Amino acid sequence: MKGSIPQGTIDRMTLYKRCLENLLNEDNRRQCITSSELGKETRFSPATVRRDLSCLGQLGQRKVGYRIDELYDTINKILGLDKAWEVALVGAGNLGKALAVYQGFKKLGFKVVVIFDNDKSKIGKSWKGIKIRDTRYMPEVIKRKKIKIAIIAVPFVAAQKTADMLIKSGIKAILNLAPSRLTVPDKIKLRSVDLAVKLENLSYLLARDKM
Amino acid sequence: MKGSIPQGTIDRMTLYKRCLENLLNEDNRRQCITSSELGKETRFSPATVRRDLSCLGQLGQRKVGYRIDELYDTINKILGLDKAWEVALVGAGNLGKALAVYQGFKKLGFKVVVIFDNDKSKIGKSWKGIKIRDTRYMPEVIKRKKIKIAIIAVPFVAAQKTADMLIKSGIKAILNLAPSRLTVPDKIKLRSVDLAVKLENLSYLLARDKM
DNA sequence: CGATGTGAATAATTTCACAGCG
DNA sequence: CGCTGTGAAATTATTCACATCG
Repeated sequence: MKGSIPQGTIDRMTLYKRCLENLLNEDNRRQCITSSELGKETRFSPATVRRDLSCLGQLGQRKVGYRIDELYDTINKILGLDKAWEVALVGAGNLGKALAVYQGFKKLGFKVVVIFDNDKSKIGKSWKGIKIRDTRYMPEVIKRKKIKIAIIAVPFVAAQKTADMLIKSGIKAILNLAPSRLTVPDKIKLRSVDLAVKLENLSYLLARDKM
Repeated sequence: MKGSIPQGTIDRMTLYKRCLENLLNEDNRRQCITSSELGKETRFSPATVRRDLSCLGQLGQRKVGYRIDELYDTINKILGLDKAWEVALVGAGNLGKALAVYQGFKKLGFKVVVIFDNDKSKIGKSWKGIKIRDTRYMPEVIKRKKIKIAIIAVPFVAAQKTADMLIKSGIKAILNLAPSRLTVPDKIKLRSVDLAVKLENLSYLLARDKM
């Protein structure tokens, strides 16, 4: 057990958990899994798996491995998934719609409870029972519902302004999907997904190989 | 100039480029930019910027900085963006639609030229002039058009099968948006975006802070 | 002078390899 | 014995600090 958990370890926890979940749902359920088996499944080295899991305390049984149910519960707890999170989504464009109607997040414990947009033609409508509201009500709704997590799915030019407004409204964590590096106070948790970076990574690798 | 360029540097190149592009489009265009200025703009340290840019060769002018146009061109070339890439998109769900109609990729030089799906009700339609075709024609179309890059936007359960088929069809690089760790041959370039990982990162950070 | 480019120091992460234990 | 847990080594990335040069 270390002081603080490395970023990479946290990322992998999600993948371990996903794998364990599958095992728990299998009919002829096994009790335990070894670091090698979990590693083979997730494509990480057994050493990495053990080092990662050691951050959770001493869960492993020598000669046997890790109890699947116990490991699953512990990871869930570490990841803050022992309770459900209400999420605000900003941006009711095509990407926003894809995220709003996607059922996968709810299963993980993230429930989009409100969508904000400025587009008058969308305000008032609902997607999968989630109301699209005027952005002007953001502070009120987020404060009232005590929402901590928001997803930004607005166009590039509106991203920083949206982040500022979310933070003023009391949001503590932001997942940014706009291709824009946001400036936020240190205490705000921020994770970004920049598809352009990923695509240009691929073109770099392809171009490099040609040489 | 180093042997091979670190992953982080490549990621940042996209962000430097984006910033330079803005500068080039400004009315009263400046000639040069220093590592500190570029760092302030992109929120990286001047040292990181210089170390990154040194991978491109010796482009800087002491006392002056880097010529914006030259730097921009050089980064573009390194990232393989001196030519346009045709992209195949697999999955015509909500996420697929969001990506297909998004105009940002085209500006970067990535043009979605075909969409594949199995859904009979979608096949034959077009989004923004891009035809949705039956997945069964994937090998033929990808080979004929010599497409090298594909984006996977299919449900979890179909992701690996889709990747296998893409690779058999001759695809060299994959951007995977499904929450599934794909197994691909070493020579295939793979980048993944796993939104669940990002969201669970945020819940981890929020839960940890509470403690 | 004032900026780059880089060797060296530092920090972070991954991997190795093996002691220790049920 | 066969696995975990972990020091130590190796690797990778970042930051510092300064010699260098236009």
